[in-house]
Amino acid sequence: MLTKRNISTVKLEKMSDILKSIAHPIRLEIIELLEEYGTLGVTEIQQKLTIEQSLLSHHLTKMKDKGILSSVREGKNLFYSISLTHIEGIFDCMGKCDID
Amino acid sequence: MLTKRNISTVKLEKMSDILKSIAHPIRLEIIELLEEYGTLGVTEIQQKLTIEQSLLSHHLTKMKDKGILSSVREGKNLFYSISLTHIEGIFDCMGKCDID
DNA sequence: TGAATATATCGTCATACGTTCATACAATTG
DNA sequence: CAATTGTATGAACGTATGACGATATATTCA
Repeated sequence: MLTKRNISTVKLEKMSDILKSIAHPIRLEIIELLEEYGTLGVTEIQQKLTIEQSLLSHHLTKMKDKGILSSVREGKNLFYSISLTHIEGIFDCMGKCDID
Repeated sequence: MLTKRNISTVKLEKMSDILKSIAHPIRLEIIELLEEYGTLGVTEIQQKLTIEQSLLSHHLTKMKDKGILSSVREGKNLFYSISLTHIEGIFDCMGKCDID
């Protein structure tokens, strides 16, 4: 009996929406990369993850749609970065749980 | 360029597995309740959430299978509690992001 | 304008998930 | 042991998700 949070239904839905959007190894890795580098081009991410171009694009687009990432075009290139600030905190949160 | 985490593939998979298991409004609410009360019987949870018995049971079972919850029987009743310690930290984590 | 590069989108398939209903199992009580 | 209460399980259904390949769009450069 620690805390009384009383989180609203709407907020619980938004939370689960965000969690769903990042609950995937590739997406977590993208977030990890963007935390480290701040901003990365699609091609750079692709090289670091060695996954198919269209698959990466899907993951990026979905996270962008959910407001987790944002992108800026510079010429031919699109640069992605984290727009939902502090979402990287998920790594600390998970780290505190005794995973594995 | 804040942190270099270098989280292993295995760990990313485990993390996403856990996130998937909680990324649902009902499940988040169950976790919230169990954080507040420590332990609750199935019937008590059901009354608080006003959802169908079998639906609740499914959610509880799945989170138990993933090691997020655990249960103890006392007579006819089953009491659930959080077994993945610090998972409630997810609420603080989400709270820090500017959701809504 | 045509070719090259960078990225998104579409169609399809397989698989997973959430919900409901019906039923089964467990423990207790009469 | 029959009835009752508490909880889980399994089948069935609709829907969402992830992966892949092919194609489309955007930008630049020759």
